Amino acid sequence: MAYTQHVLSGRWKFLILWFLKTKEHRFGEIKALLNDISQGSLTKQLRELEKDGLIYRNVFPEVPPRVEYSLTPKGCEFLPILEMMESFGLKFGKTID
Amino acid sequence: MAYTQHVLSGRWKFLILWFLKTKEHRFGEIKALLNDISQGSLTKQLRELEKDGLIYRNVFPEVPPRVEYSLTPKGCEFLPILEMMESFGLKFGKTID
DNA sequence: CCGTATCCCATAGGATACTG
DNA sequence: CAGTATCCTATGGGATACGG
Repeated sequence: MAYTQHVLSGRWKFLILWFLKTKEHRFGEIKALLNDISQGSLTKQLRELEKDGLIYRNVFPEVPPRVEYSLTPKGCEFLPILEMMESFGLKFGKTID
Repeated sequence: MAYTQHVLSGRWKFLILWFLKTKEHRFGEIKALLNDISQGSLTKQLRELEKDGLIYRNVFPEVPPRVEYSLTPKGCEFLPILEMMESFGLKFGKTID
């Protein structure tokens, strides 16, 4: 569990995984979704998720560059947890933001 | 989900809830379990969990004082999530500590 | 477009000392 | 025993500027 906690440490990891739930997304799309994340932070969080094996990073050799992120099988196995957290939030949440 | 994340923010919350899973525990017991948490930090984490309605704080009017912490129904509803995190950790974890 | 490199600051949380 | 009250530091992450 300490491991799971580690893997999710970081302000944006949950939301990123949640966003990749249905389909892959480009860097810019993720950035747009999390509209007050800085570019540097986003890169860092994505690299950590990649390093921990939860997401793939797919670089297309184009100009301008395109990079797509998607869930690995391991990342997919994490989705049920996120779903439970989501419904817990819906049931008890007093809307933080 | 942002709410769920908020509720769990803090280095020790997971472990505290996990420890209270089966039965209530005294302040000192929790402190002993998390053997490198400072007293101040523990108090803070417990107060937050209490404020967020996940645990009860039961003060016994004795000398020396005895305080027991236990899960609320809401806290219990959180257990399945912890269990999934635990098994995810067991499956993929590369033992952090 | 998707980064990397710096700098800079707020905050979580540890250490320590003291009380009812 | 189970707290408070201070102080202090490490680190996460934002802002900004630049690069392939």
